[in-house]
Amino acid sequence: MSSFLDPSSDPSEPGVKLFARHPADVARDLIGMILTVDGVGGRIVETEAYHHEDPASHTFNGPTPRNAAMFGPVGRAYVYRSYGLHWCLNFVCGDTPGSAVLIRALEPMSGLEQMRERRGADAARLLCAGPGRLCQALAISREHDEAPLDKPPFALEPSMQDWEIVVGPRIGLTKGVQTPWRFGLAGSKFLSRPFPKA
DNA sequence: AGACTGATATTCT
DNA sequence: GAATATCAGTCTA
Repeated sequence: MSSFLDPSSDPSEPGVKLFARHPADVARDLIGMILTVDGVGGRIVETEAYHHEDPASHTFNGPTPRNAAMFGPVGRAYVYRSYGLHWCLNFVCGDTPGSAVLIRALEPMSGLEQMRERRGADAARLLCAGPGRLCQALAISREHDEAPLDKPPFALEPSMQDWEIVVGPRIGLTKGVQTPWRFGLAGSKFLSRPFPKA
């Protein structure tokens, strides 16, 4: 069992120690961790937090069929379709129901050839730079919705390193723009977009 | 480089 | 009918 899991927690509800906190704290701590799906993945370099009381969150207006996973146990995936065609991967978390962290970009580390097959012959920096690209490269879709993140095909490993983290406004929103809940690995070449200057 | 456009699921008005 | 936690393609410069 991974060290970030609370050994006393119910194994059917994974990741309580990491995920049962405010989504902004979880989003920050996920930067630098290694995510793989069936062995394909890499280092998380960009995340965004969404909270139940945040107007930009899918859960702001309460439960719907789509967002059901976000009202379920923490430590599971929330996968939704974006603009009708892309998939987006979130980690359900929070100290109250209805929060999640959007995984926006990875630094590819393993399974590069599979990523290229799934996406086309992209340069490495474009394989997982953005939530839609990331899901295509890792073959994530509706079937992963509500799947536990500590069991196959998912694997999430903590990093012992101390990263420098950059913070900024979230991308693509019209509501809640001013809430600075986008987090990134400073200096990474694999971000979906650069962070605005301080 | 930046601006515009098409694709189109799900939710909300 | 309109908006959206997006991306790729195609213009214009």
